[in-house]
Amino acid sequence: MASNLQRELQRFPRTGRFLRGRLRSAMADQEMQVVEELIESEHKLAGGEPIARRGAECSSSTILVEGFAIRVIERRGHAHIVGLQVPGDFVDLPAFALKRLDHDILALGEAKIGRVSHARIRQVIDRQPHLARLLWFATLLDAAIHREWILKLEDLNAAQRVAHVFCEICRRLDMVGLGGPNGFSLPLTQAQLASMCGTTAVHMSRALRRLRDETGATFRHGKLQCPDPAALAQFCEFDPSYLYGPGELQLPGGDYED
Amino acid sequence: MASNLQRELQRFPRTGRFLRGRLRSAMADQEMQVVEELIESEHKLAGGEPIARRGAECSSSTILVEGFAIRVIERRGHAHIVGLQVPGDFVDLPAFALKRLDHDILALGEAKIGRVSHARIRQVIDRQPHLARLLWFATLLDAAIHREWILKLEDLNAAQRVAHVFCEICRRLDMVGLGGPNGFSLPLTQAQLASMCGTTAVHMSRALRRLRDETGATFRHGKLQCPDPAALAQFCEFDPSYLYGPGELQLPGGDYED
DNA sequence: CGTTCCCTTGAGTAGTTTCAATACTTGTGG
DNA sequence: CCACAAGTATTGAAACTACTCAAGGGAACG
Repeated sequence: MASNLQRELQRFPRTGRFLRGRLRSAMADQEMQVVEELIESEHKLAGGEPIARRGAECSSSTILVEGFAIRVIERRGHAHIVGLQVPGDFVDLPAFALKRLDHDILALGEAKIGRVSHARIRQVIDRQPHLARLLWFATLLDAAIHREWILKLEDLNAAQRVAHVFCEICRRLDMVGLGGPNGFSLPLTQAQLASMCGTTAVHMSRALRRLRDETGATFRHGKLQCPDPAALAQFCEFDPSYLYGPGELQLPGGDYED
Repeated sequence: MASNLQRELQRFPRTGRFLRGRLRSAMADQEMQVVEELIESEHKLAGGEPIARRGAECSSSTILVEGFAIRVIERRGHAHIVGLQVPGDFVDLPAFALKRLDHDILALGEAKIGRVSHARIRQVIDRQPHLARLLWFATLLDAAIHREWILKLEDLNAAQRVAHVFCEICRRLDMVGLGGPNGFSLPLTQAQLASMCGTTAVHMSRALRRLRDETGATFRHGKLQCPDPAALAQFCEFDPSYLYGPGELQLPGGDYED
């Protein structure tokens, strides 16, 4: 499994994580090749640099190769985080069909991205309907994650919400082969965590202390240490099925044709 | 404009509202025809009846012809509403690419739906790339609405949240030609409104009273009376651009090819 | 005409925000 | 290497918002 990942990353260094753990198993070798060749250029970004801007008419999209990105909506001068992307995510594929984005996408910490012109995506979509459906699927995953965030905000308290964020990122990193044994690096400040959880920085500090006391998970300086992931998951009643990884909602491997 | 709508509804009685006010202007006449012919059967549903079920392997999708639908996620026995659909919405198009849904879709009040087999959608997508992109666009609209709901839950208080729901539905109904002069019917209970706003039924009752006092908008027995939409919009700082209707984020009419 | 569901109101409690003060961390330049 | 500044994190106390529990009123349906 892990060696499979290594092999794929060697062949597809920029897109080897795309849909990994989800429908990558339904991709033909030729399709992986095509996706890899979509990337026209690679860039390194520093934390906070924009990947895509609200309202800009864009002619290219971006895949996140390394690092994280956040989706941000401005309101009354305050930036609100409404989404978080991990390596392998085709972060502004929506811009291809929407033409203009309703929000900003920013690098979170240092990141490496690949750019793809919309003209090339168009070609691929017109000629390879199966691959087109996979790209569509990728954007629908983001929508499913959005729905879970809505649920999280409707249903959980601050401590549970941040636990949910940790559980989700942990699972998503796992799926793309970046899961660590007991924690991972996530370069967010408490104020940013608060923004994602619909609370204040001060209250987030208290929520994190409660998490520490009750589950043993510590978040300091952008690093999560989580000795007992099961306790964390139980704390926020985390059910990962919305991520469409192996399990309940996924169809038997490769069976995407019907 | 209104007569244009009447004409289209006469020719396309089931799908004449699909993408209306958004990219319908970029649809060729032939494409509208194809979409209309996708519908294989029509059904009437009573309030609460399921349109699609979480986890079910589905071979057809649904377009909402009349009435409303809600997206629901169950948790600890409680149903949480994470989305609301209006006539013209292709409510479970995501099921086509996802194969199984992560949530339930239920009729809200009496509704009329049209069923489309996935096999037919597949045919259309494989043969008509432009139409495929429009269908993709439609699912991305839902994602944009989800993001706005996240923002709403992060940023607004209970009274503003419910005002936001009203503003959004008002605008969406307008776009599909169902806008009333000063209000509309929306068969929700206060408990359901509360669920969408991440609060309790009791608190929703108070929030609605506050809304009544401060904006003049009254919601009673599933009907919104809104003598001053501008006041309501200002109350929750509603910015409709995320709906991709005419305005900021929409490209000049019909200019979807590039 | 009564049952049921929905809405409203009150009072006490829990959770969250705000403001303010203090400490820790990191990077910069002396 | 230290001093300093800026950003980040923690804590306390008071104010506020929202939740829970409970009771009563109203509309709709059979």
